[in-house]
Amino acid sequence: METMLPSREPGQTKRRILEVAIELFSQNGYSAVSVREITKHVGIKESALYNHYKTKDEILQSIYQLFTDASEGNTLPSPEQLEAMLQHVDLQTFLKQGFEQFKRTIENPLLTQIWRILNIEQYRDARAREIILTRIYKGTIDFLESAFLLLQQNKKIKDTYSPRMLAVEYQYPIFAMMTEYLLLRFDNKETDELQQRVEAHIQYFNDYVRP
Amino acid sequence: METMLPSREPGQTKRRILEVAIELFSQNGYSAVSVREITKHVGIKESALYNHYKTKDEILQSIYQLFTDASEGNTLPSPEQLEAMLQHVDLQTFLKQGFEQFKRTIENPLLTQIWRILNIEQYRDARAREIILTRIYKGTIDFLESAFLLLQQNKKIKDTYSPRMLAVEYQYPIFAMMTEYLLLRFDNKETDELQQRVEAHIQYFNDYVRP
DNA sequence: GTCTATAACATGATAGAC
DNA sequence: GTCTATCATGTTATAGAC
Repeated sequence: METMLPSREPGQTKRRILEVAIELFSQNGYSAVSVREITKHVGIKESALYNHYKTKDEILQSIYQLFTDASEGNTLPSPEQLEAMLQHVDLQTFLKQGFEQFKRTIENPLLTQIWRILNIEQYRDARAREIILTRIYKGTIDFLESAFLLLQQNKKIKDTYSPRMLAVEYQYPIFAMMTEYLLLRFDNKETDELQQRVEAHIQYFNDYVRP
Repeated sequence: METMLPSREPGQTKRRILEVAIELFSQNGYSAVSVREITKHVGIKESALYNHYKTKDEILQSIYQLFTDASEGNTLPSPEQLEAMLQHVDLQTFLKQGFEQFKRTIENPLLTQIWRILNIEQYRDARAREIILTRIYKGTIDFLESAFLLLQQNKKIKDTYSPRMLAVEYQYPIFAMMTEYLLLRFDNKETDELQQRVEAHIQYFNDYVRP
């Protein structure tokens, strides 16, 4: 008689641990989730987890790594690509494309869960802080600044304000709406009004910088 | 020979517990801080804590209450007060006053610490979520909406956009900058540039809605 | 009423032997 | 992969001191 196939494909258990941990950490935070709870969901004994991860913290580290990899995956265009693109495209189209990118991000459950984890751990864990400040805040603003600079040089938008300031005025409301979105969705509340706000914000910004 | 005055003023220990808990929770989150750690900092035995709080959660509850009380303390003006005020005051002055209020908030260590705790606990704890969504987000936007409506009626600002939308455009960047500020300060990093951004944002908004 | 001292119990992360 | 052991943690309880 055959055994109950305890022989899963190699690497599957490790992947399952990561998935379950992301799910649980994003709801309760790293510190409030026990290894016991993770392994129960995965269907293995506590100690078996240590065959795949040296410590509980190493799981968290892997989660951060996953986010970093994904951010580099849907990589921002290079300066040359950006320049070529903005030759043919006006502000409206550029912002619309950015918005579509934004929507894909928030519709990706994995990324939103890790985003929540980063928010929860940002004070306890300097690695989360680093990702938020450098990769999310600074990275986005730097990118938009270079884009707006090019648009100003091409006379496609007003140059009353510095490109960096325009980047902040455009992006920061979107950060705040993202935060609110994550909270509303956590309670399965409606986010239609919020989506309209994002679109209205793009319209407002567009009106303001039109030359 | 006198004893080492174990007789402190009544209520002092309870207050010390709260202070220490706010300090520790704001750095590590509720779940990562042990009762042992709190009582060690206070200088009492673990079991003595339960003379003041029924559970560890009751401490957290008191912290939320403190924030709620403080929010109601520096209470927003009533609709009548607001109307009277906006008769005499232009947008620039109104926003400047709001900014001063904002600065006082972020310079109050207790409030910033509790703000951090709310951020950490927002997914694990529905009470934190409620405070952020209702008291902070909705409360602020509702207030600004009524203010901008009055300013529009007094022809002190343009009425191209709805007052609610103006409230969002004005306040959401400030929310995001507040979040960034809390992170930067946690690492004792410079926040001068951020402060300039807030002022530039107010200027930008002011220019935009000037009739 | 508030403190100390001490102990008990269930649950937590982790290590080592199998 | 499992089982077992170790040590920290939240909580309750008991007894005694001011």
